[in-house]
Amino acid sequence: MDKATRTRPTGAARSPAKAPGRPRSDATRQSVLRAAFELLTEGGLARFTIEGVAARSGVARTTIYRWWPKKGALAMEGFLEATAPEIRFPKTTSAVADMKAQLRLCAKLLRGRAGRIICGVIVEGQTDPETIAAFIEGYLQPRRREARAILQRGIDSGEMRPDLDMSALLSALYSPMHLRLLLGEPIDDAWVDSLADTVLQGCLATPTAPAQVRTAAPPRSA
Amino acid sequence: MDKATRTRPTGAARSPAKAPGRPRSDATRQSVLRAAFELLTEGGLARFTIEGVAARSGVARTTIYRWWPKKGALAMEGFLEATAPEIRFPKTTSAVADMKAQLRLCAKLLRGRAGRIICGVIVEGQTDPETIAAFIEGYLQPRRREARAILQRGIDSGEMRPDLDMSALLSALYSPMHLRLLLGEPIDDAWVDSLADTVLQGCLATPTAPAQVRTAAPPRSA
Amino acid sequence: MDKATRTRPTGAARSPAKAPGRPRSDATRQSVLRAAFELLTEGGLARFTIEGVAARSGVARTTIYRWWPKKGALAMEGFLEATAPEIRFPKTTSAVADMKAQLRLCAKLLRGRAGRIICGVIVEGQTDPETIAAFIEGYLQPRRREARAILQRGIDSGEMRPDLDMSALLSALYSPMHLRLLLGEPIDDAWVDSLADTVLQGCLATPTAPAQVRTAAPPRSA
Amino acid sequence: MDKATRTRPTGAARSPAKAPGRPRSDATRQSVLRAAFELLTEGGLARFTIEGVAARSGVARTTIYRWWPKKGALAMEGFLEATAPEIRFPKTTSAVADMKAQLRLCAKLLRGRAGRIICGVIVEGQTDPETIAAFIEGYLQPRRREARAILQRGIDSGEMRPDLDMSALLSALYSPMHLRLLLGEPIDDAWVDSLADTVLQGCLATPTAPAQVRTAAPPRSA
DNA sequence: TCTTAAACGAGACGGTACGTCGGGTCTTGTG
DNA sequence: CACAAGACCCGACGTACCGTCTCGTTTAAGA
Repeated sequence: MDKATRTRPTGAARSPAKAPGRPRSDATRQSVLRAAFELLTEGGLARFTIEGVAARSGVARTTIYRWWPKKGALAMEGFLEATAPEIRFPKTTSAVADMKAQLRLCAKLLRGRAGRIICGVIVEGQTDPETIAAFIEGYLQPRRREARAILQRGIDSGEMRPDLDMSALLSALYSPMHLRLLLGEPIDDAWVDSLADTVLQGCLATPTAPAQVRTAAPPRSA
Repeated sequence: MDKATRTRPTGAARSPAKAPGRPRSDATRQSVLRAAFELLTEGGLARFTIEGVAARSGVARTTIYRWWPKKGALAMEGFLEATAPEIRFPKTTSAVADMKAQLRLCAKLLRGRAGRIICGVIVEGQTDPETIAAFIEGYLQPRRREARAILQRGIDSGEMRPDLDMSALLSALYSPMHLRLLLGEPIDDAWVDSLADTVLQGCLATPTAPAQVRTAAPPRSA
Repeated sequence: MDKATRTRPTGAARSPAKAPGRPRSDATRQSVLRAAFELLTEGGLARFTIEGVAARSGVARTTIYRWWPKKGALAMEGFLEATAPEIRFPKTTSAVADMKAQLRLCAKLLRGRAGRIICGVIVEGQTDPETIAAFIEGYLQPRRREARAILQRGIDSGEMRPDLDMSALLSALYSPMHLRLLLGEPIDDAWVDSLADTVLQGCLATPTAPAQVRTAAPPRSA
Repeated sequence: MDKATRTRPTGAARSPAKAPGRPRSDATRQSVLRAAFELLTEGGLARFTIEGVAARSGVARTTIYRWWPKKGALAMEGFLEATAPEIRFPKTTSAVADMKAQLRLCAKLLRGRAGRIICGVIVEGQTDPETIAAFIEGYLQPRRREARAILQRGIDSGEMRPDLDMSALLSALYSPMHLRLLLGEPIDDAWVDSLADTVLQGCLATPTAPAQVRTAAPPRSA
């Protein structure tokens, strides 16, 4: 497809040199993405309309269609553009603690403006598989990779069981807050913590009483 | 408004006697619900349109608007009408086994036509809180109540820890499959089982090695 | 076709009684036609746009499309609505005089606002045969019928040759002014007169010198 | 603008020598004209689009705009390029016969591909006076000049009246077929002949019964 | 049996957004 | 310079649904 030619954001266009014709305006691209992000944030989904984005961004409707033939793609790209670098968290010696920290960060993200956008992306994705793919690829996977690394560190240090089913575990930890988001239920840190405790309590190398999980110290010795 | 007067399905119309004028036609109601269900099932969301429902059911658009002012309400009611009595499962002596059985049943439901509708309901719910409420109330809660009962039996029998955070646990068990549904990922029984094992392994009264969880016999003796 | 059902203007709807549903609003119809006529008159063709008509008339675009799926039909109907009763002329004893009188009236019409609309209709008709048909049927034919009657009177009174090729004659008399209209050339009465003289001079029962045609008295006696 | 500088086709570029920069490509010009002619011929007006011409000719849209700022100009030039030398007809001793011959030739032209283009030109001309001017200048005038010459020969030879109103006569002879063209009505030779007979019967020096016009021999002697 | 009041079918209507087409202008090249 | 390529803005197109609004016609239950 010529999609690779046109959608520049992905990857490094290894053909650095010429593309014939007038080059794509980056100012245009950004103002569209910003407008999309804002509309999604403010009016959430109902107000998120190509027409609206065009109006607010001052970009012609046709231009928007040229680059984002699907609304979902636009939402997703606007989302990534605006929130990509937000998730960073400190690493401690305890995998459980790290895990919880990341979960809390993610929860915070969902509580904020990004939450509305994720809902929008998922909704759009119901009609368009590519949007879902972009969502999984661009948002879920990175988070999962990071989480996987944390758990691996836990295993390596002996804090966590070595026979963890990571995939299942990650689902159990991350899905609930996304579903709550979609259902409009609050996602506060206390709830996240208790979920983490409940799920992680069976994953420690040294089984403990649930109360102890909460303080989850790196296991013995050290 | 006198919605209570008009929306009959909810609750027992305690005024059993008179309503002046022509009574509501049940045939009409049912053919609308059936049409809605079918459209949602076939075309999923994109095809689910008041106009379409009217056309297929042969009911006037106005009539539909009279009884279901929100599309989500229509979807939800059509869903319940068609799938309400589907979830039944045998009870064994093992809470873990029962839990897994119910999860598998639920997964089967989501794999089927009902899955598409649930997506539809959630999507509509993004715009309309009442739809979400009806979804939680009419679909999620019953399932949760049942699951709670199972877990309680497990606690009573000594199979499960008495200090379970049931709410968190249920989220961990049920959310992942709903999210997978929304993301278009497959929900097979094996995946459901491994999720259940992972989550439940920390909930047993007698901590076990993960492998053992799978066979999870009732702890006998005690 | 159900066109007969929908397009009311033609003939007397002999089914006087019921049509189900909300009846068509005549106010709407008229304000659309008026707007169309005005736009065509003012901006002539370039400004004549469904969008423009909708804006000026205050009628929804969809409503316009419902009743006039072709722009030409709208133009034509607006034209007839506004100018139908305009062509009336006195009858004298001389067929030649009557003919010239009608030609002058027609020329006056073309010089006025109606002229622009006729151009519009013909232009639209290039894309849509129905528009052309409506134009011929609704505008040209009536004029031709009237002219035929005049000529017939001339023949009956002995003023004109009995072997006239009426069809050809009418073309020769009427086409030039329409073509001039389309070419933006002026259509003044003197020009019309000289055309009539030139064409009619060969049609008299008593051939005359061209100068005499102008005064063309009924040949009396015989 | 320096249109005079740019539009070369008209007149002899009296600066015979060099113009700075790359010279205009004649191949380009011709392939544009050809494409325009073809499109106009095939799809007639609806398909005749700058974009389409660019696509078919393989010439960049900008280049087309540079040389033919109006669509009508393009149509007209393409038309002349393709059909200019087509109208030639033999001269006989009878002006009436010559006239009819030329009319038939013209009718044939209109029946063919050129007819569609003339319609296109006239349509475009409704928006742009220059196109109309070019049409009159480039197509109508030459034909009229030729016809005028024929009639003059007729007068000189005594076949036709000396007091003819040539301008009116030409209108009466030529307009009808052009109008028929625009109205989509057929223009067959028989029709053309009967029109000519009707119009010309009053123009002969020796008035005749209509039947005689048809054989219209040069009057004198015999 | 005859009101009477609501349910119901039909469809016009004003809207909003859609996705597309074409028209022009501009901004980059390259020849 | 001419030309190719193509991004961009713009206006209009015709369509799909939406939700509201008039109508006329059932259809029971209460007078």
